[in-house]
Amino acid sequence: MCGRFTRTKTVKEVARLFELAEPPPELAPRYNIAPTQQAAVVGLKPDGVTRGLIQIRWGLVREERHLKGAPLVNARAETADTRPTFSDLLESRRCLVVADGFVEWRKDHPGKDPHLFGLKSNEPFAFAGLWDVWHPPAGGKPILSFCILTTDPNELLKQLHDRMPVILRPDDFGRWLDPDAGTAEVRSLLHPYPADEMTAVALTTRINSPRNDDVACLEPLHV
DNA sequence: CCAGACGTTGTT
DNA sequence: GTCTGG
DNA sequence: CCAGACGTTGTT
DNA sequence: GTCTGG
Repeated sequence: MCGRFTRTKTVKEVARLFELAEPPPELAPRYNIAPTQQAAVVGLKPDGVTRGLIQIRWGLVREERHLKGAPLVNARAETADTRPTFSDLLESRRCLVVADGFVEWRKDHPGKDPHLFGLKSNEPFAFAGLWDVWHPPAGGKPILSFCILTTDPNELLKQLHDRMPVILRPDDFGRWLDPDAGTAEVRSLLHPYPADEMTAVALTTRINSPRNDDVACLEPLHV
């Protein structure tokens, strides 16, 4: 799955990659984004054309109970269009999750092999995400939140896990956000990213703690 | 008909 | 909103 | 995803 | 073991 990710690009790079008309004033690099924390996503503004970047909660909240128990950080791409929690969002609230890497923990590792890996692509990308606004019934601030779609692992990820996040190339950003895109077109984007365009690096356990959020989290493990 | 649930991981 | 269970 | 806290009774 | 916080 995808339970931790990074976003280290500068505002300038992000603005260019996502074609933002009005980039945020600043975007401090994040080396260790954990569930329930705020993270940057790009979506269409109400005009349905202009792209905007906002920082919202990772872990979808559509009801009170979503605040309890395991946060909804992922949604299965294969079934999202029939699950009540996700189906309407897949139609109308798709977003791009700004990221440049993610982490996988290999549970079942033989011997003393490293079991913690940082994954990157050679090319820029974004995760396919779904977002929503939830208004607490008791009143108070609305909560904006998102989750990341997952799909089958490619040959590389297969060694680490049985799921991987849906990774979109810049060429597909527009299609994913297009409010007029049909179900078939949207679904056609939800496939494993090719393994030969990705690299895995063994990491130390520094990134395990959500309290650590510095460049040392991405320091390769010296074998 | 109404009531109640509606998720993903991974682990066992 | 929609599906499942009773 | 992982980290970290968690409780009462009775003793100090 | 289980729940909360990040």
